[in-house]
Amino acid sequence: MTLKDIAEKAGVSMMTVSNVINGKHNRVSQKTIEKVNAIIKECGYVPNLSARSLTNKTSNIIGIIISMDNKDENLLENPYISTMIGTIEKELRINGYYTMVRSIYQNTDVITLLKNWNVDGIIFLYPNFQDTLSELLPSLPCPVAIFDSYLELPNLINIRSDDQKGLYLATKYMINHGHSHIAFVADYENNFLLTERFQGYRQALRENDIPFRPEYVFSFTPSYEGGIQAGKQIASMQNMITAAVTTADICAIGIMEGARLGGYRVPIELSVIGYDNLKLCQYTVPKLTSISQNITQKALLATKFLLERIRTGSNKAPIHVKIDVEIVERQSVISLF
Amino acid sequence: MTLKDIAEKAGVSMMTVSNVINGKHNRVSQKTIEKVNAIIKECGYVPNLSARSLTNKTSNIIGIIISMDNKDENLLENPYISTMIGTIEKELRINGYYTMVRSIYQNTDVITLLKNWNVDGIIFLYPNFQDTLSELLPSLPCPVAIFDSYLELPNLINIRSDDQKGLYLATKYMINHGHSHIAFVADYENNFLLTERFQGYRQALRENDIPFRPEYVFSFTPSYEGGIQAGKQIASMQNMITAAVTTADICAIGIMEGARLGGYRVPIELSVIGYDNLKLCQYTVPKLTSISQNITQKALLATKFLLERIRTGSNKAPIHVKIDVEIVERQSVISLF
DNA sequence: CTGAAAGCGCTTACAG
DNA sequence: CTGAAAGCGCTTACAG
Repeated sequence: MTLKDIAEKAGVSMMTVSNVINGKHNRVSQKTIEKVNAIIKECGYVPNLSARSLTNKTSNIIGIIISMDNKDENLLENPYISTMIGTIEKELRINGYYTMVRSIYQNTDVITLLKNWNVDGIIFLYPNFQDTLSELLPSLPCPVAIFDSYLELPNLINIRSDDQKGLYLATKYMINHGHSHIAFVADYENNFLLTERFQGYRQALRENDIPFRPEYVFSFTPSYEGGIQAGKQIASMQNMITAAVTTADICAIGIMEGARLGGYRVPIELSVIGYDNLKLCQYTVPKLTSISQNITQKALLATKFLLERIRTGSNKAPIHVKIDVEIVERQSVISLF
Repeated sequence: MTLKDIAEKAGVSMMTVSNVINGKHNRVSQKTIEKVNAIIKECGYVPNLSARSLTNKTSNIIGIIISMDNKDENLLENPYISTMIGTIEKELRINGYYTMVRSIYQNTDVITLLKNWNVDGIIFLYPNFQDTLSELLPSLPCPVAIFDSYLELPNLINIRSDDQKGLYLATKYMINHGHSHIAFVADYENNFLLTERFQGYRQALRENDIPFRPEYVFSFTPSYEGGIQAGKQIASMQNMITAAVTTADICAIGIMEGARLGGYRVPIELSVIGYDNLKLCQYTVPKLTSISQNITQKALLATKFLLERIRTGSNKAPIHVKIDVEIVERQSVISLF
């Protein structure tokens, strides 16, 4: 069933059918519109979007790009990533776009995908290749959105949350509950995002006249395993440290586990705050207090800005949005007062 | 940069370039192949897949369909779903296919997607519409894979795991640890999948001469909230029940929480086994013993069978694969001996 | 081994 | 308000 078939049935030209479908109603009489629509409905006609894409040089396909480090990784197991994708897909669909998900190993793969399908826009998730992205970007002919990047590039939609404030809030919360020996867990060096969060930790200490102690920084990857190591090490320090902040919920959970393995009771002897406020937080014992970065809003904003750019064709100024964060209180912090 | 451009640069016809690209090497001389490939590489030429799709009436696009109950749901927050998608995307990419993710509210939306893009195959995730799927299926012109379905339809690739065995193993494990008052938590009625699992529970009881007690069945949705309700109710029964099995990890976690809220210590007073063996299981206290259904293998098999069907064009006999399950021991079950 | 022609299903100017 | 023509970038027979 094609345009041509519909046109023949309706006794009009293909053009007229096309105009009806594309809502160019000023070019067709009301009577014809109704007749054509009836036939379309009757036949269950659906336009072939490959053909449309071929003429329009646009596809209504948005590529969600997941960059990977190693070939065996499944990044969709990461709840942060998958929640994003779910939200983006929904928003795209509502706006008449299609979602192509693609994992890549090198930046140039993106160009291939773009050319292959005339992709209208790209959303990068988990951009491991941020350093090389600055070279790639000028050659991309479509709008691009990215998250949590500190790249200052033209033509880039960048949605991140207030990372410094996030750890500031966490650390401040500990201080307000009487803690002054507060560990920071994350290997923040050489990572803009984590460094920003580290600065929030420093800021809270500074504002409250608590000296910064380098030995309270535990430079492990903010993963479950990294958290366990940090937790064990903290426990081995004989009650010096009473609280720990970190940059990922999963790491906070690891810290609690590591501290327990080291003989601590949690949260009695060690208070912990996570980051991301994943659903996970409510399933742990104690339930994890965490910094919420409103992942849904992040995904939504990126999508909206991207579609706006596609529609208007304006593609120049960088868009940088910083989303507010907040602390979600649960049970993993104890007051020392 | 199109086929035509490449052809002109190489001084051959478009056809020849096409043959080189599509590996029809018996139709082109080695010398021409090399020349054309060099130019393709030099120009960074990538074929336009919309055009190819238009002529071939095939797209190399596979649709991953996520059906939803209500409009505000984000099914990708479900780790079972998102892990599947990640695995499928990877396998498709390796085989030269593209992944289009699409959530739908009614089965007929699938047909639209199919026609829109000449989708080569469909994978249904979380098929809420199983009942209406039997009507839909005959009208789908491409191979279809689905999970956990009990539909016996021709033309359907159905991957599920041994659900009965899953709950049989869980219940047996409880029995082997000295439990005989074992609760089953899930509203299994009118749900083939859950009923199958319920049968496994019954089977284990029967084989061990433990009487089945209807009052040990807690007919709540196997969600976190449902689990909490079941846990509370179990705790209110004054130590009658010493163990609980269920059909989802998240529900098991809820049961532990509910039992605690009801004054129980877990696992001392109540042993619990989950289902799915999500990563989550290792983050709870106690770490959750669970039935593993090898989600990755499920996703992989569905993809492989689907691609095989697409390639061979054979599209008749239903494929039913039942994947084995196993129990993964952690700390949520205590021995009464 | 190579090529000219026709066609996939649509849309965009351009004419009337 | 309506339509005939050309073209998007590719592939499939068909000829040579």
